[in-house]
Amino acid sequence: MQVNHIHDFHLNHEDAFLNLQMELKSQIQLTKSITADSLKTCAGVDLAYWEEDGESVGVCSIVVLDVNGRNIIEKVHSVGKINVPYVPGFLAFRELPLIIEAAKKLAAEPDVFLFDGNGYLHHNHMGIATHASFFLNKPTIGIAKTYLRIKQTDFEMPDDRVGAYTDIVIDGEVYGRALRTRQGVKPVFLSCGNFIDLESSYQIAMSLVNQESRLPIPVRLADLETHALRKYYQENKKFAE
DNA sequence: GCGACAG
DNA sequence: ATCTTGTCGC
Repeated sequence: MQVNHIHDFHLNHEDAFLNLQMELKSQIQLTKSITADSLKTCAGVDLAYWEEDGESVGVCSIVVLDVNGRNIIEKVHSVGKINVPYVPGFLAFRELPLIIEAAKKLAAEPDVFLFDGNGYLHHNHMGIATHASFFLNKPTIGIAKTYLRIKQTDFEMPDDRVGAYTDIVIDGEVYGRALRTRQGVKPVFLSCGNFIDLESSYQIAMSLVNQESRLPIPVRLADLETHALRKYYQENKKFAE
């Protein structure tokens, strides 16, 4: 059932999706337009899923945080049916519709968006963080919890010290970093989304980690929020379409 | 047939 | 991502 669905997806959309990725890839700008110092507000983006009446439903949460005060400035979310299956390398096509819908509701204009997933660390340098930047028109950063192996290149485990990292170099190019955000905890995989450079992404990500998670606070809060929202919608059994 | 596989 | 109990540690 699910397998056939994914097969149909491949037949009908993968070529078109690849073409779009290559088109956008040529517009990536890893320039230093923002640094940890100039950062005022940042947003975390994440999604959660569940089944309702035999269909996949998802909820996207965007949490905007005041970096200095560590306070939540704004929270928005979107809910809707999910039609695109998850296919490694094409996560953005599955999650972007709800992300864009939620972003439209934002009153604040975050200086940077942090994503649960890769950015430049991707087969075509077009992970969800990078892809989303073209719709948000803001700097983005990718933070993945597990490693996406590209061209059979494994990552080198960083030292077990907070802030320690190893660059992920593929064919002589730095795609991202295996980053130890907390001691004694598995590393996360950091990469530029767009409109930002890796060093700034690193500084910003590290400045947003506390004792509660290996993930930067904005992403962690968005993650918690999606779970709370899912619980709410499942209990009330209906969401606005 | 087997392994890979962001979320 | 999601399905799930207990369990180790700050």
